[in-house]
Amino acid sequence: MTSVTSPEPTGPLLVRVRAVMPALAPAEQRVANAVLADPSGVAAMTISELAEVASTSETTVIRFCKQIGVPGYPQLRLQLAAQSATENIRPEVGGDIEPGDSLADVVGKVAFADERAVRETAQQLDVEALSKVVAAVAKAPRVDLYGTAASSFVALDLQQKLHRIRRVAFAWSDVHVALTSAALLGEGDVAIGISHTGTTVEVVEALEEAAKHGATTVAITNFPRSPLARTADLVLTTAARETTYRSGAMSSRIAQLMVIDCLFIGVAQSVMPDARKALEETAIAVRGHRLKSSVNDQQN
Amino acid sequence: MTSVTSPEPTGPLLVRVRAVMPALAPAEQRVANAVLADPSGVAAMTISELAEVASTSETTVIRFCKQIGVPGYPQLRLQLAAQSATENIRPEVGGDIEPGDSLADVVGKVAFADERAVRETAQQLDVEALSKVVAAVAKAPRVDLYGTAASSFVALDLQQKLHRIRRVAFAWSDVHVALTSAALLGEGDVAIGISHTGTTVEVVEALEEAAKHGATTVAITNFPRSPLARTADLVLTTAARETTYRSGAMSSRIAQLMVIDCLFIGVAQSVMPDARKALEETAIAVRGHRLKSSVNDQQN
DNA sequence: GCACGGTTGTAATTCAATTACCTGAGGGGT
DNA sequence: ACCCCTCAGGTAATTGAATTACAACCGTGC
Repeated sequence: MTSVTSPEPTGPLLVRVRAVMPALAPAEQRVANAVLADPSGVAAMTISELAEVASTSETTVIRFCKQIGVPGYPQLRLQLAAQSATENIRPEVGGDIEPGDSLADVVGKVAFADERAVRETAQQLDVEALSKVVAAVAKAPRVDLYGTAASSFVALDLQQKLHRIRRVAFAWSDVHVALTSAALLGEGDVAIGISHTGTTVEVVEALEEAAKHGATTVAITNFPRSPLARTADLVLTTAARETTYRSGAMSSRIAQLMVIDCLFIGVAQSVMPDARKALEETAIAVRGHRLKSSVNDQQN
Repeated sequence: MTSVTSPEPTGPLLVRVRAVMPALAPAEQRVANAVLADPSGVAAMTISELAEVASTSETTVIRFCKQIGVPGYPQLRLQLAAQSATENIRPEVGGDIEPGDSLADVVGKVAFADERAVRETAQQLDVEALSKVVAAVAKAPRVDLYGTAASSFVALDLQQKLHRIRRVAFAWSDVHVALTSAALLGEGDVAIGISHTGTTVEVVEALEEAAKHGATTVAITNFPRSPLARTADLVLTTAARETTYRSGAMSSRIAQLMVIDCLFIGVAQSVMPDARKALEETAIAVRGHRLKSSVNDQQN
């Protein structure tokens, strides 16, 4: 129902490149890889040189520029130069986790990847879209959340948070139940689908069903061109880079959680006269389950 | 007709421009002024536009480039872009979220808090203790995970991850079930209790029960002096600072996830000849549930 | 097997950047 | 005062990069 989200995401260039990658044609992906492999190097190349490096034609390079929302090649060079200039300030701990890494290495790499996922997600997050989602959720009689596997925990987390501020929300991970639930939604309700790749059939189907019944649909995914994103009225993109070894949905999940936290706080702010107070009250409810010896009084 | 000017100065571009200024011809000085006045603006101009702004010709602009030691105009643009990008690096955000904050503020603050939680948790994480936990989990016939509310999702996440590498793990959030399960543990088994405050009765009790039956007990908590930490054989501490407004277990949960990711990878490394391969295989299992349009093949 | 949509490259074209060359203004030296 | 030399500054031609128009190609579904 709501306005179609802008086709071109904003935010740091390289983040955007990674996000659009899967939706690109093979030759364009070669260009993308060349750019990601050596951003500052590419900034120094002419279009013909880059075409050469990516074993393709100048035309494809131009097309690649348009795909990632840059009007022309010179502009790409500029942005690349600007970007890599800022990158070099804080060095990358970089590299994927190797089988032989020590535990200390693992901790360092995981922490770095998570930090980066959070930072980049925040940078590129479409606040406009987020505020539309907040508004929709705030006045929705009911909110459905769809997610499978690791994303199901994210859905559950949001469900629980929304409950704490008296919003009606349901997190479904079972396909059939999710579809039935989606069919019961109506105008004004909100359906949120969560999937890192944006290609999980179950989630896409549930969201389609929800849309069919007039609900506002929201996608939380890493890939703005994915089927899930195309299905949704509003898209919130994360910016995580999963690698094979840590494929178990690690930083992607962290990024998703950050997004839903922002969403939650936004809703809390707009729904409650003083959300702080409401949260304190629910905290009091679980106080009986706390042991002494800690000044702190928050949950879990 | 080159090398007329003295020693080629190096260093930041704009500094160089200022330094050479007095030695320039009037028309070139006008160019220099335009550049100094709006570096990033100039980076966006073509040579003709800059010539226009400096009320001179393209030729003079080129001459200016050579004067300051830059081979051509495109290179000047690149350096200008890079330079001005480094100038404005984001300031620290800090502070708790206020009821009146805009969504953009919220996003910035949440991201900052999460980043910090991850960084600080990694810094203070006891790798020695972690490696003991890894060893225990790696050879445990069975692993029990206890967590309530938000921490229960963390427990579920770890359960699911361990399953993917064929470790037997159970996440319990129901008090009674957790206690019964704990009572069935034995020597060699591992029980992990997750609680931000470390004061959740249910989790502490379950861990005590597990200890009574000879299991190795592990606490994941923010507070090393908490009841939970005192109960456990091994303690992994997080370093999140929750505040009232964002009390819904936000960065604490992120920090916990980071810890369990490290734990998981450690276990994966020590258990499997090649964990990477095993993970790829499980990824293939869900491939049928993926839609096309994505070259990418990771889960959720 | 054929039509279609999407991908890619070739060739033509446009436009930015660079160079070659010209003009005119000052500034001695005779 | 005149001439010549130098050098700032610009015009116009040239080069080469970037872009667009178009055509060939390939897999896919009917």
